[in-house]
Amino acid sequence: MGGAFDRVTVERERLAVTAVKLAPRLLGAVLVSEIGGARVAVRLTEVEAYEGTADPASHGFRGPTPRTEIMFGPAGFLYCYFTYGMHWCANVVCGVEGRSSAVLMRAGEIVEGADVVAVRRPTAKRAVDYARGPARLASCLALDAAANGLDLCSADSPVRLEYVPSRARPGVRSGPRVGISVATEQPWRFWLPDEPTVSVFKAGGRKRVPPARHTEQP
DNA sequence: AGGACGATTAACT
DNA sequence: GTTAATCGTCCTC
Repeated sequence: MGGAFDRVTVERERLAVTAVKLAPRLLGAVLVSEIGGARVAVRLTEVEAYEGTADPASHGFRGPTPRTEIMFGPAGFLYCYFTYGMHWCANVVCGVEGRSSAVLMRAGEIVEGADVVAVRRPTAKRAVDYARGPARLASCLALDAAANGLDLCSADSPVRLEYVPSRARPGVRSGPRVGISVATEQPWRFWLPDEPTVSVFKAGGRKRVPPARHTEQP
């Protein structure tokens, strides 16, 4: 049907805005995963904007690489990356092609498939901790290398983004991003107030190491 | 070719 | 509060 194509186009257009614009709009939206033979859905409560080539904290800042290639394409695709030798995190690619803007999904509430999530995240003590943190959220939805580049707008896709509004709801909070060591002055972390799934802010992130670059003088 | 460093988490004291 | 785990990526030599 032509209608299905039109709907995908509309959804993708909706995501083709800057990360700072899209990030607060994604709060309350639902990400559905049917990876691994199970259906799990998370309602997003915390996200961060990364403005690609304009943002020193973005993986896309220094231009495309094999890892970040998907970020430089059109909006509405999933960017998954591996970090700290053990975790996966997931982003919604947004903005215009070539700029590599993306929104990191940091936390959410599991609204479907909690039984499956309990198996995927056996160390969680409470349900609010299931998707509290970006690597935990990715783990809940089984997002890893195989999910990188999947289309979030197509009804046929195993991972879909649903209920994204045109405007951010009132009351959205913002503050510095977590875990970065550059561009820390930008308040590009967004979250919903009074949500127990939102992670506590760890000030400053990783400690700044003194300049390791050292040239010996004769 | 070598090494520093993570958009983190869990398990410690 | 601190720190180990653990490896792909990217920068430097």
